[in-house]
This record gives sequence, structure tokens and C-alpha cells, in this order.
Amino acid sequence: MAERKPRNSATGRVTLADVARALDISAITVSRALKTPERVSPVLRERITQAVRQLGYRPNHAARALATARSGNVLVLVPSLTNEVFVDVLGGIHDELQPRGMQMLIGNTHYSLREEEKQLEAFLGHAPDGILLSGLDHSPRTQALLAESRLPVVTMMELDNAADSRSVGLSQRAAGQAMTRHLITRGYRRIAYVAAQGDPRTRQRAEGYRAALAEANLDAREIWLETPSSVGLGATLLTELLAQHPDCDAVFCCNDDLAQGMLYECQRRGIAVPARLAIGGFNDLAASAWTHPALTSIATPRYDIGRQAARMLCAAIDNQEAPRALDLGFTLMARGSS
Amino acid sequence: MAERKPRNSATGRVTLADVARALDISAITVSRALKTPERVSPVLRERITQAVRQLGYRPNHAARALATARSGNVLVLVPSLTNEVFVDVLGGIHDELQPRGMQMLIGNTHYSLREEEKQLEAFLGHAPDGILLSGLDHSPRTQALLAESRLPVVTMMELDNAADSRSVGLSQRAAGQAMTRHLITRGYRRIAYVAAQGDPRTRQRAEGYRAALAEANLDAREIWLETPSSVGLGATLLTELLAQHPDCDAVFCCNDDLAQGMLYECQRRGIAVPARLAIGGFNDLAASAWTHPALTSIATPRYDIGRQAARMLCAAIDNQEAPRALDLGFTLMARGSS
DNA sequence: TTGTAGGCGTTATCAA
DNA sequence: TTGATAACGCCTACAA
Repeated sequence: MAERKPRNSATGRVTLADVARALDISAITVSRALKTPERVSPVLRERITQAVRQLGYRPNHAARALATARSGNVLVLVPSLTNEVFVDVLGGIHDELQPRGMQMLIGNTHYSLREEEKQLEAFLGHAPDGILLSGLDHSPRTQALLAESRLPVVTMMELDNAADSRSVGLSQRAAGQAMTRHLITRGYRRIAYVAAQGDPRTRQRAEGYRAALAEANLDAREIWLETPSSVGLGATLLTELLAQHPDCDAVFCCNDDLAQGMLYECQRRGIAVPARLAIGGFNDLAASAWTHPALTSIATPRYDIGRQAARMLCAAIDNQEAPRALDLGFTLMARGSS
Repeated sequence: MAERKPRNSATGRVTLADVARALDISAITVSRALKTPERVSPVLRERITQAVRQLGYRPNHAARALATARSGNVLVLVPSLTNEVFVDVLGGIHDELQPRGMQMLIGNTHYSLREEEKQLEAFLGHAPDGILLSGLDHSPRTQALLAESRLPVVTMMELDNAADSRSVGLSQRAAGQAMTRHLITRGYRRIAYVAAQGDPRTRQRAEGYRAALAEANLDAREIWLETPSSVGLGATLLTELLAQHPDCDAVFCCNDDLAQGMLYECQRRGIAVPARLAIGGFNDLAASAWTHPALTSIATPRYDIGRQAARMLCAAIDNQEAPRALDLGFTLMARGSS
């Protein structure tokens, strides 16, 4: 019985050459039949497709990457792999790259610029065709590495107005302002801002918060922690809030994790929301619409940020003309908690 | 002024040969200095390290993959990219692979065996060194592809007792039984099971549920939906539950998303938890410990499942002896909701 | 300890 | 339309 699957290569896998040999033609023709079918005669094309299927040929990406100087990889650096926000961003990128046959290489920077630097350095060896970064804050060395790589880069989450950069995101400041204005409109006057995980976006939201308060001649009440954000931390922070600002009638949490935690703790302590304390969050996580009361929040288009950023990057990789800045905006979700 | 960075290669990047040329030695020596420093004289080694740094050489993974028939890639197929459970699993895998210089290629199967098949087929071209799969249920074609690839495979989440397979997970059935027994112990007698996203694990938990009820001579009350699971669905399902089983005094939700939603809806309607209705969930998501009342749940070691599965896979890739089945167990988290 | 030769699987280039 | 040749960057095997 003849060998059905010739395995001549070192890897034990069927190669182009194997298919070519089986058909007594040259490897390059098989390659063409797969990549540019129109350049191969219909008859031969048909035979090739048959053979490819029968032998179970599967193109080797490493070889292709080597030959074309295109890896099909996109490096994605995000500050967290568990934060629902970035999970959604990654989902958008994934869905945009998948149909293009491209892959993402994910690096977790843990909200650290030093980590980002290291990750970038390590991943450059994978010869990514482009890079997706979170936020605008990067170390000098990171910037140097990026420049030296000459790879297209798209920044996600925030907006960059520099002409030579690409970014997809929203104005975190404007969003923070919108939430604060909303609370003011609702009649709250002693509004606190509670922030953890002091990343740049948190600070930008705070700027918007302060701007809105200033517009209305109100005083700021802020609590800042470097601790990573979480629902549990939110619960804990309620104590802190009431201790430092016992008079406050509303709180704007820098994200929904904190807001949810605060809400639960209010329930636990019998503090009426929003009657005694109104709560506003940020990001509109999936559960926020369902809590009791439902959480007022800022919905951020993070899935779309991922998608559009990936799309913009691919355009850049292909040297296509495309806009370099995309403001995807945000939506205030006014719900029961305010 | 001399060119500081020789860029001879097509990719415009510094190659081994560039470094070698600069030092007037051969490329292989540079290669050795990097991979097996002890095989290069200290003096030369030092000069090479210098040159590598100065020129900014970065090894090309594609070339390495081609030459060594090792891609450093691990294919990971998960049913969801947003479910906290798999996010955590991916985190564990990531943390285990990272220090080894290996990468994960992530495929989202959307809880579909057909999708899994397609993803597998597409990713095989990346020549992964091994494969990490979720669950034991796979289509015949998937199984055929796996067998043909001859790649090591580790299955996550459930346990496999077949001798020739590798798996890391827990007994979903036993966990379901433990939760139900707990509810029975607490005095509940009319316990319902509510399931969405009819995946195999959901069914195994149901088996445990039925077994525990049978032990106590109690009747089952089950609600099954194919709809994807979510907090919102949980809220909606409370109506359904009370309509179909108005007498039930406790409900075991197949996961915490549903359980949280139900809890919130109970709050909204003023249904006392656990006095009127006790609630038990599954997976112990991050927020579940903080809701009011806190949610009784089954904590699953998903991060460790990811880590151990990755570790087991790497051992297999390196042909090392290692156990082939790892039961990481679970923990009942008895809290206020029951 | 260092180097030479050749190959990994694919594609670009040029020729037939 | 098809093919020969060389190259992509690195590594294994063997030799010096």
C-alpha cells in the first residue's frame, strides 16, 4: 500500500514541494494556485486544489513570513488582561484581524511603563507588522524602540492630536466632564471623585470632573489610591469616602468596578442610593445595567475601539491612505443610581 | 560618518550576519554566543554581546521557527473571550508561557464545535508546538485533525480519564453535587437548577445536582435555555423560575452571571434572599463576594487550570515525563445568599 | 573554540 | 501559463 501522506519535510508535514511532486509540477505553481488562482490555468488549478486537499497541505506561516518579510502578527500591548474594558478591546481587535488571517500577540503591561518597555523589546523579535498600544503615556525607551522599528503604531483609548501619530479612542476628559455635569444637573452639589489605579485615563477623567465643578462654582472632593481597582476596593472605599467627606451627596467613581462595590456596600449598610448618596461610574460594564438600582455610567465603545484601531493599523501596514485619528465618543447612561 | 546600523536584510533589520560581519567572525558563532554562551570563549562572547546591543540585533522568530521546526507558539481554543472564567484561564496560560519565551495564539470558538474545527484548521498553519483545548467535547473532524497533527494536546476545565490524553480541570459533576448538598444541608427542599448556554459543563453540573437531590429523595426542578449566559439573562430568568416553580425555595444557577442577575432582580422586587429564595452560583466571579447578600458559589481554580495546563503541555512538547491528569478541585464558598 | 555547507518552506524575480 | 533560481534568517551536522 502506497503512503497516502508523503512527509518529507523535517517537520513531518506536507509541504508545497510534496504537493508539486505528487502532481509532477513545480512548487511555485502550487504556491500560485493558492495565492493567485487566476494566474494558473483552470485545469491545473483544479488538480492542484484536489491534491492540496487530499494530501492535507497546510501553508507554513514561518516560511511565508521569512520569504515575504510579513509575519501577519500584530503586537497588542494592554495594561490588564482581566479588566472587562481591555477584554472587550481585545475582542474587537481579534474580530477584525481574524478574517484577514492575521494574529495578535498579546502583552500584558500591568499598568507599568517599564513592563511595557520590556514587553515591546521581547515582542519585536516576532517581527510584528504593526503595533497596537494602550494610552499615550510611554517611556522614552519605548518611544525610541518604536521609532527604530519603523513599524506603524496605533494608540487606543485616548485621543492624540499630533499629526504624525495614529489613535482611536475618546476624550476621557470630556466624558468625565459629562458625568459630572449630569450629576450637577440632577441637583447634587457636593460631588466627590474617587479614583484607584492612578492611570492617565483616570487623571483625565478627573480633569473633566474639576472643569465641570468649576463651571458650577462647586468644590472638589477627591480620593486617590494607587491600588489596583476592583469591586472589593469599591466596597472598602465607601468607608473612606464617608470619613473624609461626610457631607457629600454624590460620588463619581473612576470606573464601574469601584462604583459597583460602593453600591453593594451602600446596600449592606442601608445607605439609600441615590437618596442619600448618588453614584456614577465609568465604562458601563455588562452588569451595571442590572444592579439595583442600576448604575449611572459612561458607556465607552471599547469593542469598536479595538476594531477600528486594528482596521486603521492594517490600512497603515498596507500603506493605504486613511484617517489617523478617530474619536469614537461615549454615551452617558443615566440610570437609577443618580 | 559611518552607518551605525547596518541594514542589509530585506526586512531592514539587523541580522546575525550583520553582527558577524561587524566583528569579522561567522554568523554561527554569534548564534552560539546567544543560545549557548558557554560554548564561546569569554573574550569573544563579550565582544559579541557588545555588538549585539550596539547594533540592536533582535533574533527573527520566523527564521528560527523554520530552522528548528519549533514555532514557540501554543494554540489555545476557548469558547469565549469575555467570560471571566476563560479570561482567567488565558491569564494563567499567558503567565506560564511568557517566561519560556512562548506565545499563545488565541482562537474563540463561541461555544461551537464547528467553529472550533475551523479555528483549529486555520491555526494549524502557524505550526503550533502544542494545543490547549477547552472541554472534552470535540467534533470527529477536530479529533482527526488533532491526531493527524501529532501535536501534544492538553484539555482544560474537565477531567479526562482516558489514558492516552492529557487534562487539567475539575469534576464539574462533583462540584454541582457539592453545591446542591450544601443547599440541602441548609434546609432547602425545593431546589431548582437554572441553566443557560447549554455547554457540556453545565450539563455535568446538572448531573451532580440530580445526584444530590436523589440522595435526599427530593424532586428536581430544572430550567434550560440555550441562550448565552449573562447577568441580564439571570434577571430575566427569575420571572421564568417563579412562574414555572412558584414553590421553590432555592435556586442553583449554572454560573455566577445568572446568579448575580437573579439576585439583583430579587432586590428590585423585594424578594428576600435567602429567606424567601436562596441563591447559589458557580465559578465565584470577582464581584460575587461583594454583592448584598454575598453570593454562595463554587470557586473554580481557573487561573491555575491555565497555568498547569500550559505547564503540562510544555512538558509534553519537551518530551518530559509528567502526570497526564490533574484534578485541581473546587471550593464551596458558602455566603449570605444561602 | 570556531567555521563551512546545506537546508528549513515559501515566495520574488526573471526567464522560457 | 509555467518553471528555475535564489533569497529570506537561522540552525544542525560536521569539520577544522
